[in-house]
Amino acid sequence: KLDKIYEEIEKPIIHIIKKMQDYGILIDKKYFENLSKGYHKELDKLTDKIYKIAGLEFNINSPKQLGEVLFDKMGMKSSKKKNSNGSFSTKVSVLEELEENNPIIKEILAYRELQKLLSTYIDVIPKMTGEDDRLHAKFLQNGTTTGRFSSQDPNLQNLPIKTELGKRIRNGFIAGKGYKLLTFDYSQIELRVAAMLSGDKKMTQIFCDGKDIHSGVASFVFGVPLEKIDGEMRRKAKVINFGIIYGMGVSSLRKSLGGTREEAQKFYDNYFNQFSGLRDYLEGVKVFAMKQVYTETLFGRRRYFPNINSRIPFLKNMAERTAINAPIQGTATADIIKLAIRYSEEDLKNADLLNKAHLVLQIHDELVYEVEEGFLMEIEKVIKNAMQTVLERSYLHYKTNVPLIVHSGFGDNFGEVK
DNA sequence: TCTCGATGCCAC
DNA sequence: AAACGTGGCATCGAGA
Ligand SMILES: Nc1nc2c(ncn2[C@H]2C[C@H](O)[C@@H](COP(=O)(O)OP(=O)(O)OP(=O)(O)O)O2)c(=O)[nH]1
Ligand SMILES: [Mn+2]
Ligand SMILES: [Mn+2]
Repeated sequence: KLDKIYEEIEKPIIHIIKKMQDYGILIDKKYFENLSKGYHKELDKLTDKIYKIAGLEFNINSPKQLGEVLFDKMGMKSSKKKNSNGSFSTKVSVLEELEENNPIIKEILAYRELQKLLSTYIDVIPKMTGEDDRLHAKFLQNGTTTGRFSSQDPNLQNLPIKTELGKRIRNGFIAGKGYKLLTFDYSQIELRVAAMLSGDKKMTQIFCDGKDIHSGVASFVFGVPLEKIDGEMRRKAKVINFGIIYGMGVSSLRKSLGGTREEAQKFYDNYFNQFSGLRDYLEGVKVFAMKQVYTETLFGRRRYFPNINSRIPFLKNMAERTAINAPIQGTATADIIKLAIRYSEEDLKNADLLNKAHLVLQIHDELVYEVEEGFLMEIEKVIKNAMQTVLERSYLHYKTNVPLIVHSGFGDNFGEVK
């Protein structure tokens, strides 16, 4: 089995990944320079404001100093301290509770966002391009315990998208003249895999009907009709869906839901009552893991859990959560996407399109190509088809009622793909 | 200049 | 507070 995974899934894409890195992705350096100027100016203004309100200058980047200023000098009270070193937590979720308390909080949150964007992306990425203005980041085929890729130097799998200020960074990733960026992302991929592996009747039916669980949960949680679900609401629903499946506690769920503890408990119970097949499957995976000390993906990719029978509750519980996550995450964003990379390449080659489509990014369940404009539609069709048919084409000839759906988009830059 | 753990936050 | 999972990376502060 492991031999098959190597021969059929990993080995055939080694050269494709190498090609992707060598080809790189085109960067609009001028755009980044301008963005940097504007954001730095705003950051300086925020710095002054914060010093003024605090009545003293300090290093805002130091959580230790910030905590002392807010909670000692300014006398704000936070619910919790950190246990070990006794200093205050200053993370966003804590600060947000104090937002109405003092105007400094709003400025600190804005400062944090800009500082993050500038120091991690805007002031780093243009410096790392080659003479061709292309960025040749690394994609590690065995970068994770579940079989996912990782990316580094820089990491191109975590480019901002949630906030407007962050999303603008994606506009600096562009297609060359006469080319477009063409993107493909699997719809609700790990939910679909969860439905397949568990055989849950209701969840399978939802996907057969072409429905969207992320949006459905968002609609329920925010009490608005499906048509009025925006990206932010859907993203929050994602956290809830995957959180529940992978062992989130009720306290944490309550934070995501925004209601009372009782409501959260009810939501949780109701969720697994609706998807009882999923619940039973997850319990079964735990039992399997305790006996075998490993779990495996649809294709037999294994991960071992030495702590699964530990008497230390924290370690055992953590092992259980990782044990139920690995088969689903591994099937979706390792087995499936890697086969998709392989078959897409094969089909492009057979259609004589390989010199007109270049893989430039892999983002877990998403592939981004730079393609010659004139062949856009043709290429889109080939790749989407390859991605959606990987399971039946694979050596497993896997048949399932759960369809794999891919959403595609294209544009002149990564921020404006539609 | 480097390492390290802690803190914090970006994405999927 | 915490105990959805998988990652990478900037910064601080202590220590070489
Ligand atoms: N455990 C966990 N997994 C996540 C989370 N966010 C994303 N993932 C995993 C599961 C997703 O299916 C997979 C791909 O992420 P996407 O952003 O593409 O979401 P998804 O495919 O579910 O929905 P989509 O229809 O593409 O918007 O990555 C998360 O917050 N927790
Ligand atoms: Mn997706
Ligand atoms: Mn995705």
